[in-house]
Amino acid sequence: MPELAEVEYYRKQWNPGLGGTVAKVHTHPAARIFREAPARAVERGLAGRRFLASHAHGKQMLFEFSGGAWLGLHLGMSGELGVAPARHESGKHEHLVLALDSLSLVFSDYRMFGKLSLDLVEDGQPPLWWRELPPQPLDSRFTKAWVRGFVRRFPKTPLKTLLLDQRGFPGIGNWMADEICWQLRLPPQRPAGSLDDAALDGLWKTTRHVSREAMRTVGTDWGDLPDSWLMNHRWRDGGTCPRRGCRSGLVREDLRGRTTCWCLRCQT
DNA sequence: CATCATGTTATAAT
DNA sequence: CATTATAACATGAT
Repeated sequence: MPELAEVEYYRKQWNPGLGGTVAKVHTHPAARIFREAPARAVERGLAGRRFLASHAHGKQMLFEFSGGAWLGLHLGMSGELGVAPARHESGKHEHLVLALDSLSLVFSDYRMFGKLSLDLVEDGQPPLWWRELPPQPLDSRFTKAWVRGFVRRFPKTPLKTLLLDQRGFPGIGNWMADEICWQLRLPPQRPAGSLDDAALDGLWKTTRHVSREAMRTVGTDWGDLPDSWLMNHRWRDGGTCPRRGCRSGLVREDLRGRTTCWCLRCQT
């Protein structure tokens, strides 16, 4: 489920635990989410630490604990973060539960495409992999030149597919990619190499606009995006293009393995 | 039973 | 080596 703004929303769900100390770590050790950081290492690494801060970058999250312990989380397709009472029995899909003094922090993920990492560092800095993440759409480093340079590396790739590439557009997911193409009035399957400088500048601008509005609504309280966007019309067959004066039928088809929705009339 | 799902990545081909 | 294309991963909802 989670893209840029949903990830930001979930990150904040653990805020009630800030300042608390991890009394006990409960895991489902065999769960696939521990494929990179074994459950036992996570248990040992976090027990007794204070939860100090959290950050989100694209679809990645980073939780800082005392003593230089940094917990990285990725929600995959179905991951969620939430809180539960301090004494909480972990449910079927709750693979990581951090029991603090006053409440528990819960990571659940039934499909288990999510994952986590644990870095123990000396220098008080976030781990290197975090510092090296590419600029996200709302960073000042996400410039027109950055977008042009990235897109031009992949001339054959469809625009929508490229928007899903986390190396260039960290945080953009399936609904945001469709939304950006629709607002740009460009077909999702247009080869990236066919876009001129003006179109690439439009891509930069629209990517930022969609990201900003999503963060403002969904990212704060899972609020609704406007019905004038594609977002609320793209989920089922038979939807109608919400653009004023269009109202044409929307198309839903697979593009490179992802369901893609667009308007045949607006996006040419 | 078949199909689909807001994501990533290993692998192979070019 | 860089880019491009596809399949696989695991589970539940419909």
